[in-house]
Amino acid sequence: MSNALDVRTVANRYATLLQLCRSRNPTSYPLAQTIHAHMIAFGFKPRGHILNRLIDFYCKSSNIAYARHLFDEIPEPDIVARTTLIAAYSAAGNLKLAREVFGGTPLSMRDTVFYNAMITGYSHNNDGHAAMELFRDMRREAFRPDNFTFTSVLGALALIADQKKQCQQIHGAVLKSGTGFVTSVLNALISVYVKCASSPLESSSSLLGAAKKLFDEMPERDELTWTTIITGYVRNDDLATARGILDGMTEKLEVAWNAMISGYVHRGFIQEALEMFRKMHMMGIRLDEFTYTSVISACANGGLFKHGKQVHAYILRTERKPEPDFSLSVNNALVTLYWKCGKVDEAREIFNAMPVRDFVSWNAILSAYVNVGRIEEAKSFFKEMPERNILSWTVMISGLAQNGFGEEGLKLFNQMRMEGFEPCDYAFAGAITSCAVLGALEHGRQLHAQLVQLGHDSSLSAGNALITMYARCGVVEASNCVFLTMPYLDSVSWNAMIAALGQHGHGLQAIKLFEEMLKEDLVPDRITFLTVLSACSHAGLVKEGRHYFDSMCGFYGITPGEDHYARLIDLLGRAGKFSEAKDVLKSMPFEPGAAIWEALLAGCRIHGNMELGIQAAEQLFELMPQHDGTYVLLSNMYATAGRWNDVAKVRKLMRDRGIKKEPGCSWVEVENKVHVFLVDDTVHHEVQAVYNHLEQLVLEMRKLGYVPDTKFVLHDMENEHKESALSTHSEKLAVVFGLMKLPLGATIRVFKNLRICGDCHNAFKYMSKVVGREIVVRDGKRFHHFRNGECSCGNYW
DNA sequence: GTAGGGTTAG
Repeated sequence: MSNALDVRTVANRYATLLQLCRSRNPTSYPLAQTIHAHMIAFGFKPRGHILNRLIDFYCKSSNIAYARHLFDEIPEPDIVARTTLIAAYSAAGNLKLAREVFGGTPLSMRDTVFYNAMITGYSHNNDGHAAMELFRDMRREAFRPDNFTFTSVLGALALIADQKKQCQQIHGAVLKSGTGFVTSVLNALISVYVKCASSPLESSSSLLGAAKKLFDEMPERDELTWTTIITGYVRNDDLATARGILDGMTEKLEVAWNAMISGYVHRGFIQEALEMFRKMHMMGIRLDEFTYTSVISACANGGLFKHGKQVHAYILRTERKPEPDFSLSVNNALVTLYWKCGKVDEAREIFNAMPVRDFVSWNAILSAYVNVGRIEEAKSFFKEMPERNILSWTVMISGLAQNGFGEEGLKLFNQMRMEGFEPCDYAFAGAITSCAVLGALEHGRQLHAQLVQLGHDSSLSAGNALITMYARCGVVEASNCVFLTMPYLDSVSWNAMIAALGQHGHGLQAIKLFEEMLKEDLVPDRITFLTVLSACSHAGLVKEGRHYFDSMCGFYGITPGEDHYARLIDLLGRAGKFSEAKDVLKSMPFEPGAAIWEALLAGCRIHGNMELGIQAAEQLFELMPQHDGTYVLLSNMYATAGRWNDVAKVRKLMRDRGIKKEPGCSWVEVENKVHVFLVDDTVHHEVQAVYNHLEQLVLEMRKLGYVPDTKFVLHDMENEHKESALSTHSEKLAVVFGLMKLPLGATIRVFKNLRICGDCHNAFKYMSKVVGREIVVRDGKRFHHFRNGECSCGNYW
C-alpha cells in the first residue's frame, strides 16, 4: 500500500462492508466476492476476522477449493476458519478432508462449536456411529455440549438402527445439561424417538408414547414440533393419530399437511389424499410444489388421469411465475402421471419440453420404457443419459431381467460396479432376477453372500428376488429358508413363495401357504391366483384348482384374464379332462389366445390326444408362426406316438419357415460343481461318453427288471434318429452321467429346461430308486423332485 | 463458525 492510508482504517472499512453480507443469505455471496476482488486490486491482505468471513463466503458459494487456498495462506488459522472449512467439506460429502482439518487442530484450540461441526458432518454423511463416538470424545475432554450438540447428536442417533438405550441415555444427558426445555432440542428428541419406533428392532408403541409425552408436555412448540410429531405418526403407519393431531393444530402449516397427504398416497388412500388437498385449498393454506407433486402422484397411482390433468390446469391458472424448483418437481410428477396412465409418448413430450431436468426426470422416462416393455428404447435412452445415478442403473438392470435379458442384466450390474457405484438392495434384486432368468444358481448364491456381507439381507425387494431365484434354479429349500428369515413380508413375498412351492410340485404345501396368507388378512391379488392355479395344475389338484378359480371370480371379485383361463385349461389338460376343457373354452367371454392354445397342446402331448392337439397347433401356427415351442410340442406328441413320418414333416416345416432349433446345451450340478454338456450339429465327445454310459444303464435296468414302457430315450436312438435324439435328449443324458459317475449321496440338479414326457418321468422315478439319491429336474418353469421312486408332483403324470 | 420438518424416479 503505497499511499498513506492507515491499514487499520482500511481493514475496518472492509469489515463494515462485509457486515452487509450475511452468510445465510445466498444473494449476498456475489457482493462478498466483489469486496474481496477490491481487496486484491487494492493490495490489501485480509487477515483474522475478515479472512474468516471470506473463507466462509467461498465455502457457501461452493468454491471450497478457493476457500482452502485462502485458508492455507494463513500461518495459524484460528478455530472459526477451521470450523467453517469442516462444515463446508462435510456438506460437500468430503469427510476425509474434513477429518484432516479436524485432526490437525490442537486440543487447546478446540471448542464446542468446533466439535458440533464435525459431529454434524458425520451425521450428514450417514455415519451415525462416528458421530456418537465423537460426542463421547468431546465429553471425555470435558467440553460442555449445548443445544446444537444435542440436536446434531440426536440426528446422528436416528441413523443407527438399534438405538433405544442410547436414546434414553441422551435424553438423560439433555435433562442434566439444562437444555431440556429448549424447543429445538425437544424437537430433535421427539424426532429420534419417532424414528426409533419405526425400526423393526423396537416395539413402536412405547417409543411413540415417549415421543407423544414429550410433545404433550412441551412448554413451547414451534412449526417444527408439529411437523415432527405428525410425520412421526405418518411414518409409523398410524395415519389416524397423525390426522387427529393435524386436525387439532391451529397453525396453517403446509409442511404438516403435505406430510399427511404423502402419507395417504404411500398407503394407497387416494381419495383421502385428494380430500386433504381440497380442504387445504378451502382453508386458504398455502399450496406449494410439495403439495402438488404429492397430489399428482396420488392421481398417478390411482390411475385418475382426468383429476391429475385438472390439478395441472389449476397450477397453470394460479401460479403465475413458477420458480425453477417448483416447475421441475411438478413436471417430474406429471411425467410419471402420464406414463402410469398409459401415455408414454406424451410423458416423453413433457420431458422434452422441460427447461431443466434432473435425475428424477431422466429416471422417470427410463422406467416408463422399461415398464411397458419397450426395452430397446430404454436401452438407447439409458445410453443417452448425461449422468446416471444408482437408480438409473437399477431400473435398467431389473428392466432387462424382467424382460428376459438375464445376461445383459448381469453385465450391466458388473459395469455399474466398475464405474464405482455401490449397488443398493434394489440393484441386487435386479441382478438376482437376472440369475433366475438364466438359471445361474452359483452366481445367484454369490450375490446372496455379498448381500449378507453388505448388510442388505433384511431387504424386502432382494428377499423376494432371492425366493424366486432359488426356486427357478431348482433349490426350493433355499427359497423357503429366505422366506422364513425375512423380517418383513409383503404380498409379493407370499406370491413368490407360493409360486416356488407350486413350481416344485408341492401343490398341497402351496395351498396351505395360501390359506395362511389369507389368515394374515392379506388380500390375494390376480397374481396370487395365477400362482395358486399353477400350483394346482402342476400337482394335479384339479378339484382344488377349480374351487380357487370360482372363489376368485365370486368371493374376491377378480375378473379372470386370459392368463387365468390358460392356467385353468392347463390344469384340466394335464389331468386329461378334455371335455371339461372344451366347456371352459366355450364359456369364456373372449376368443382364446395363444397362451390358452399352448396350454391345451401341452395337455394333448402328455395324453396323446392327437385330434385336439393338432387343432391347437394349427391355431398356434396361425397366431404365432415363428414360435418354436409349438413345433417342439407337436413333434414330441408325434414322437411319443411313434409317428416318425409326422415328426419329419414338422422338422421340414421348421426348416421351411426358417425356425432355428437352438443347439442343445445342458448342465448338471452335483455337490456345487456344475458340469456342462454341449451338443451342436456334431456330437460333443462328452456326450458320446454319456451315451455309452446310458446304454450300460439301460442294460442294468433291464437286468433289474425295469422295462421302459415303450421307448424312454432308446427309441429315438436307433438309426437315422440317433443324432437328433442325442441333441434333444442331451439333458437327460447329462443326468444319467451325473447318476453314474458322481459320488453317492448328493442331490443332482438339472437346470436346463427338460421337456418331460410321461416316459422319462417314469424313468427318472425309477432311477432315483436305483441310485438312491434325489434328482431335481427342470421342466419349463417347473421342477420335479424325484426321490425314492416317487415324484413331488404325485402320480399326476 | 455449528442443528432441526414435507415432494417427484424403482
